[in-house]
This record gives sequence, structure tokens and C-alpha cells, in this order.
Amino acid sequence: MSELRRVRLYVTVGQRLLRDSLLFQILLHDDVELVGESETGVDTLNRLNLARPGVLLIEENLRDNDGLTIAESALSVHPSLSVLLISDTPVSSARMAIYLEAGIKAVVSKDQPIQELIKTLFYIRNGQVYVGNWQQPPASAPAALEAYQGLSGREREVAQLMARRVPVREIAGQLGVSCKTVHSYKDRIFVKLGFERLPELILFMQRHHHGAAA
Amino acid sequence: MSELRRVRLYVTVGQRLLRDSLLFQILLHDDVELVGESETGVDTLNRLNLARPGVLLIEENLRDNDGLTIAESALSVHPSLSVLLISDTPVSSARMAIYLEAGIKAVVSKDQPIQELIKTLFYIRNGQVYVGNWQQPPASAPAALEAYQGLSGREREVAQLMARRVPVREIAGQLGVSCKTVHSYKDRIFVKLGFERLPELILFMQRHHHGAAA
DNA sequence: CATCATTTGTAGGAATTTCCTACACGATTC
DNA sequence: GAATCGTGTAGGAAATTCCTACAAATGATG
Repeated sequence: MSELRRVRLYVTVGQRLLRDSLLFQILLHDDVELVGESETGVDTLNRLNLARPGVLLIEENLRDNDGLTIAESALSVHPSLSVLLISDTPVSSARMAIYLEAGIKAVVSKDQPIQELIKTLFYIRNGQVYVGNWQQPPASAPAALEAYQGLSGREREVAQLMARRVPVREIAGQLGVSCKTVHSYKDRIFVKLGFERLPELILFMQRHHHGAAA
Repeated sequence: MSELRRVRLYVTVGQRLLRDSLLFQILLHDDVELVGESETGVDTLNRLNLARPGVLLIEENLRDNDGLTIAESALSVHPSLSVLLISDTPVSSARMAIYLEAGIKAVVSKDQPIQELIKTLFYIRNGQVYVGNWQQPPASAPAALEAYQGLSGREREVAQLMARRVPVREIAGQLGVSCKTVHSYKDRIFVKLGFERLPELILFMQRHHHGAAA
């Protein structure tokens, strides 16, 4: 239902390190197409006509300008563009109001986990506004933590072993079940925790001290 | 030969967004073990004894302190620690000298691609100093571009199709070869270009306008 | 209390990916 | 002329991803 077509994404992020790592995460999803990227605001505006993105992911603080100004210019020419602003700090509701007023679809702060950004990106892809996430920056990982409580015994065992990068083979051996069964647990763990890739699980398990120590 | 043991990594990066995305990239490598992370310098120093990392990845500019100071404190207690500093801007040779003097093993700037950081991380893991990368921040991607010239005809065809996310099935069909052959090309492309995952190829192809446009 | 729904432990299939090896053929080199 | 290298081709093993299946336990409900 949300698979209308690929998202045409333009990314404006000043620092290469952040831009690259965001892009690597985002491009893991095969319904995103990168149509352009810039380090500065003017460069973005110059290239927008050719790139014709559906979504613009832009930093608030750019070398040459601020993201809000650039976004407003872009929106005046391409009103259908969905803009996702990346702010350096958590946004107050007052600032959020300004952003929404300007036609920006959503804001994520750099203090939020990357999954939040990705989730928001996919949420606004079809033009929706997303205001669900500007209030809980200090809430570390309540959703996933709660979800962890919901894992069954077997699932936790597998989660711990996987997070220590024990190969499926050995997990199966240790638990005395087939590899297929281990995969089933793995699938269910990922579904329950809302993860998609092993690094997410490793990071989660390590952060919450769930057996990451040998 | 370099597989002595897993790298025990501690990461000190203020912003969650950057920290998470770096970690997701780094944890793709199964010989890295995250033993701790902090947002601030003092927190890092407090936890270092328990975490016992072999490598400390730390930002230069932290909320409470500067990375250099923290690194020096850490090194005075744990002289065998390999410190990799992430600087906000390209480092001058003068500053590089200061860092080396302080016992820091390598510096990468936020203007460099993330692969550079990863490469450096693996380079310094066993205590080596790495000074090869502080001079060419504006040199975009000469290595990979050169490497691209080295691709054979078939390899380029496959690279272009893969970058457009054409499924292996279809690529095989279009080229009239077996899926296995396509995989072989893929393997060779990745080896030649030094990539490890599809997003790297997609990003590269897109950036250099090699057939990314439909 | 008996039945219906959900969760949990178990497993298999199909398509893909990753990593590695193999091999023939043409070109280069010594 | 013989050894080597790059290229096009392909296969195998293990892992991953995405689905489906099913029986036993658990829980909920009429």
C-alpha cells in the first residue's frame, strides 16, 4: 500500500562522514533512489531542477545558509517536495511550529537514533507530515527494551548468542535444534524487536548488557 | 595475519545520529566488539577501566572537553590503548604533529568518507600509527575511480545494472548468462573497487554518473 | 468447563547473498 | 614456445531473508 514508487531522495549534509553513513543506511532500502547530494544550500538549489527529488533530507545548519531558508526556496519552486530537516539539537515546540508553517514535513534531531530518521523518511515519502518524534530525545530505547521483555526464553538465548556473533551452526548445536529453528527464532526476534539487520541487534544487546560480555 | 583477536572498541561521539550510523557500519565487521560508548569525555574516562577497550574512537570536540585531553588522560592510564581521533575539519600537519606527540594513533576528519575511517580503524588496531590520510580531503574518490577504469566490459554492464538494483535474475537474463556468472562479476567488481556492500556500489555509481539514471 | 485464539518451539522451502574455487581462452610476457 | 594474467563463464557451501506449517502449551471467553 505504501509502495507507490521509489523515493527519489536528495541529501544535503555538509560533512562527508555523516552523509556517507546516513546514505549507507538509507540505501539499504531498495525503494530509495538517490538522485543527488550536496554539501551546501546553494548547490542544492541549483541542482534541484535536474534531480527532481520527491524527498529532500537537509541539515539545518549548512556552511552557506540555514536549511530552513533553503527548504523554503526549494518549496516555493517545488511545492510537492517533502522536506525532512535534520536539526543539531532537540527542537522545541515553538520551532517545530515554525518549521511546519514553512511547509517542512518532519524534523529529526541529531540526538535521535538513526532508525528514527529512517522511519520518518519513509513516513513522509508520500507527503504526510510527521510530528511524532520531537519530544522524546532522552528516552533512550523504551520501545525496544519493552519489546525485549516480550521475547520468550528460547528467543532470548538465541538473541544473546547471535549478538556475540556465534554462527548459526553452533547456536543450533548448543541448543540441540536444527539451523532452521534457529533461523525461525532469529526471524521472530527481529520482528518483535523491530530490527532489520544484525548490527542493530548487536548494538541493542550490547547497550542493554544482555549477555554481550563473554 | 591481522586476525590476532577481536578489536575491543569504545566509541565516544556526542550525537546519537552519528554514533549510531558509525556503529552500524563498524559492526558490520565481525571482528569488532563494542565494549562501550559515551557521549562525553568524563563518562568515557570513568568507564574505561571496566570496558578495557583496545581502540578508542573519539571525537575531537565533545560537550564537556576536547578529545585530545581525554585521550591523553586515557593514555596515561592505559598506554596500550589505540586512539583514533575524529576531527571536525581537515587537520593541518602542525596539528597532526601535536596529536602524534600525544600518542594518538591516527586522525580522520569528518570531511572524509566513512570507508577511510573504517580502514584507519583496522589499521591501528594492533598499535600501528596511521598518518596516510590527513592530506587529501578534497580528493573525492580517486582510488575507486581509477579502479573503475580497470573494470572489464562485462563487469561494467553488471555494475550499472546492480547499481540500479536490477535483480540478479534479470541481469542474468539480459546478458544471457547464468545467475552464477553474474555473481562472479559482482564478486570481482567488489574486489576491484574495494567495496563490501551494495550501498557502496550504488553510492559510487550514482556519484560518478555511471548509468545510475534510468 | 470446553472451545477458540495466541504464543512458543520446532522445522522446511525458495530465492538471494557471500565467499571460494574452477576452468578455458585469448593476450602478454619472457 | 611456455608460463602467466585477465576475462567470461560456472558451480558449491553456508548463510540470509522471507514465508509457510504445525503441534503443544497457554490463556481467554462464552
